[in-house]
Amino acid sequence: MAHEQRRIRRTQTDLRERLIEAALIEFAAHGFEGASTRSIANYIGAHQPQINYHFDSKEDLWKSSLADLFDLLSKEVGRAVINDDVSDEVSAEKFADQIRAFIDFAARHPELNRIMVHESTSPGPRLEWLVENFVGPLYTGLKPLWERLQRAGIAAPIHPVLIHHALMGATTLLFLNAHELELLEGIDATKRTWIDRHADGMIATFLPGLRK
Amino acid sequence: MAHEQRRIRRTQTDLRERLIEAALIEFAAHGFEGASTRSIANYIGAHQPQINYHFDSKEDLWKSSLADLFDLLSKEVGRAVINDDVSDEVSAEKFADQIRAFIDFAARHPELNRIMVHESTSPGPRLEWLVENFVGPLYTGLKPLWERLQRAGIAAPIHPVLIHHALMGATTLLFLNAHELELLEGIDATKRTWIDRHADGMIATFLPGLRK
DNA sequence: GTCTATAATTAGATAGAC
DNA sequence: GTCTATCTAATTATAGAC
Repeated sequence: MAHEQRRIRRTQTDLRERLIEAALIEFAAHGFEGASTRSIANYIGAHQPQINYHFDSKEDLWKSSLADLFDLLSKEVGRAVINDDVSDEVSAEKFADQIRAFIDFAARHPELNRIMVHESTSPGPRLEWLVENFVGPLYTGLKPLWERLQRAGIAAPIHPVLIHHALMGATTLLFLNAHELELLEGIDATKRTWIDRHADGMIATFLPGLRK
Repeated sequence: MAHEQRRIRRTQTDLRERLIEAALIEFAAHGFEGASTRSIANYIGAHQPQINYHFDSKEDLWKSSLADLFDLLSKEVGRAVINDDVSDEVSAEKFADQIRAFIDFAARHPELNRIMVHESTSPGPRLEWLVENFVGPLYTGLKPLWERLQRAGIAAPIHPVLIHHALMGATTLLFLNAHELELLEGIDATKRTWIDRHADGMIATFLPGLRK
């Protein structure tokens, strides 16, 4: 009886986040319009109307899923910002660590960048919501730090307005297109070895003035 | 009468390629599953069944559209390959020109990279078709050239297996996400000034050993 | 070749029994 | 909270008149 209750309560409280996990995978694979609420529910053995019970709408499910994932990102990586208390060298080292952590995150959660590119291909309320709540702060934080690292002779000669997309593209397309590399080389880019190689290359290329 | 016939013939022969132009825009904006054949036909003032008259299916329309666009790409940019008759320096300069031409193409035809990322987020027959026919040859051509330029001390320290996605991501995400930058900075990245700045930065960053 | 009508399927959301 | 049944709307593809 106690066991039965515990099992039921666990299922009830967990269903919302299990739906979110499934939603991230389906939205990442097929985009918002291409992913069906039926397939999301089926993914975890639930029924389609349960989505409309736990969320207001498909769009509410999508927003809840992305808020969760961006929260996880900021916990694991943080945001690139200027710290005036430390030298340019130390700032660059901290930034390099963040690039490494971000690449690691992108490899383990390819859903984030996949959903981002699905949405960014056309204007609309979902893209505006993403930019306003999550992309904007990241973009705004990076620009002055990059300018400082350029003045210090550490950062590559990329315009501060363009560095966000150049760096994001260079670091994440590999994992976003992991299925493609699998077909091309039979390689799993999310293996530790390739993640580390990729991070080494990106840091050396974008921060060529960083001391080894 | 002659005018009438000419008008009709023009419409007939042009409709197929006008449908392809509309299809590229709609597939790029919403993905294969998210784009509807109705909206594609409406885009040029045609009716939905005309697509099934001029093409076998939605998938046939998609393939025809991408074959057209990749043909245009190879005409304008070509493919990065080793030429043993010229020095490392000259090879690097030619490769830099190709990067510049590719960035220009990506800015003027964002549909290509948008469709690529839509498809690469999940395995399937369309991705396999793209890799087999178009991405594979580009990937295979770049790798040995990159190795040569690294031995010559010109190319950045990025692993040859990873350079394709690093370079593609760095160069194209800016235009793929042009709507995002528009929201972030109010900037049109497809303006000549930004295209050139971007190309300068990418060449200097990925080929730091290239003489100015 | 074009265009109307429609067939066959699937989508997100809701009602109501349990 | 769950699950079956169902509603309305939208999808790709086809039939057939012109």
